[in-house]
Amino acid sequence: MRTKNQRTERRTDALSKERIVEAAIEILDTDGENALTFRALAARLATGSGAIYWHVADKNELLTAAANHIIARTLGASVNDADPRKGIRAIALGVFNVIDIHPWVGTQLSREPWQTAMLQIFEGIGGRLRALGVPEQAQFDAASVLLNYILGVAGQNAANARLLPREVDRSAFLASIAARWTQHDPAEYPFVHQVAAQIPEHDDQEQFLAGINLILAGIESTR
Amino acid sequence: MRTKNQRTERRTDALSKERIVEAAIEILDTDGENALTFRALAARLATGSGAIYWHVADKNELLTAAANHIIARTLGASVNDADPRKGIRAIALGVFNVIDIHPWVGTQLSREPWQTAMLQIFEGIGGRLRALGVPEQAQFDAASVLLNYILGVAGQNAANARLLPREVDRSAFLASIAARWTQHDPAEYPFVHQVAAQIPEHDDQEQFLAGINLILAGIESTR
DNA sequence: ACCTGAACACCGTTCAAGT
DNA sequence: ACCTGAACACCGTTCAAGT
Repeated sequence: MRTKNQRTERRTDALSKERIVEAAIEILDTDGENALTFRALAARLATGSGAIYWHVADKNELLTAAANHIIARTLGASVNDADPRKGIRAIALGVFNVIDIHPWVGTQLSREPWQTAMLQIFEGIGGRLRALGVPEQAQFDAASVLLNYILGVAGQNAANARLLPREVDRSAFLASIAARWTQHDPAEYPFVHQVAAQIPEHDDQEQFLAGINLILAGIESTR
Repeated sequence: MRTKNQRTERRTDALSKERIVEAAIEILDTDGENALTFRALAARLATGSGAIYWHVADKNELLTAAANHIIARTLGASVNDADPRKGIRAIALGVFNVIDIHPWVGTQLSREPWQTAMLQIFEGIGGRLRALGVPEQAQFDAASVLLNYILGVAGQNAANARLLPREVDRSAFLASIAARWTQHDPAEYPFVHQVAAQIPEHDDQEQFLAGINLILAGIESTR
């Protein structure tokens, strides 16, 4: 068990990219995206800030590696379902839930295109579309919609997490969003007003899955 | 016609939020997201950096106002089509194209949830879903999928624009992406390898619209 | 009321110097 | 080969002082 003091003492074991990424993830999870600085990271690793650059090119590489680590772990744990529809839902839900726990992953996914994490999601979806019977020429488009929808939700949830102070509870947060929606002119925004009433009792995860199901229905309808 | 010298001369007309937002948009469009600093903005407006804070609370408000301005202008110009499907496609394509020209708008849309720009897109889509005959309880989910898909693509395109150096042409960029995809193990990423071949000749806008059509098909199939 | 610009409290990144 | 930490070149934001 690591004591509190050890952190400020001289480190005895060697630095490595893995240990740096691990420490970065801890900071991101505990104190949020803004708390990850090279100074804070160096302090936690009991080293100089310049030492980190021996193992990691820059902050971008660090964030990419951290996100890849989380996503790889998540997708590795997802059950290999025989039903491709269930498999796609499991992948999507896995990404959704992991971003609920690590919101900064959502930010990173929508900021850095074509990183390994994204390709893993893409591959997981694409392989199952073939099993679903989607013709080969249609698979690229179909996998793209699903991926981009997942990335869109990921980005929004990450942004919400940045906005939501930790002490405010969820229902108060939803109520404040609904209130902001209804501030707009009802004549100009009738749909927004109609839907604002549904915000407080709506379930993010359910709505996310409803979206996945709608897209899957669309993919299957044009088969 | 504004001469080059006038910019560094003492400004004679008063500052205003509109003029600041306008100048910010010019900087974002010309020199990219990273070039927008309060110092650069102050220099362009021939004032002190502190003066901007009299009209704008902080950088976030500035970026939100800039994105709102661009989106409002785009959606205002979109034709009010009688066919709700065409209307939704026109809104989606309008947002897609405006982000192609102003990539920073994509970044802003995926960073800042529930800003006016997003609600405008949401309202435009939602109103047409009703016209499409989507039952009221299903409209919230349906509008959400479409919006989140649009936001996902917006974020990715903005990220690509940040990555793409201006001198590199599009086909070379696509080839480099395809090359990065095929670097991964084909046994582990069969789908990615299969699809990589389609990247060079694929059309972003067509694929985006194909996604919109798939989602619309899904929405209509569950009616 | 509005503007000026120096000052403050940060950043990411580099690099001479150490072991 | 790897680490240290001061230094550099920036940021956003504040605020006393001006008009």
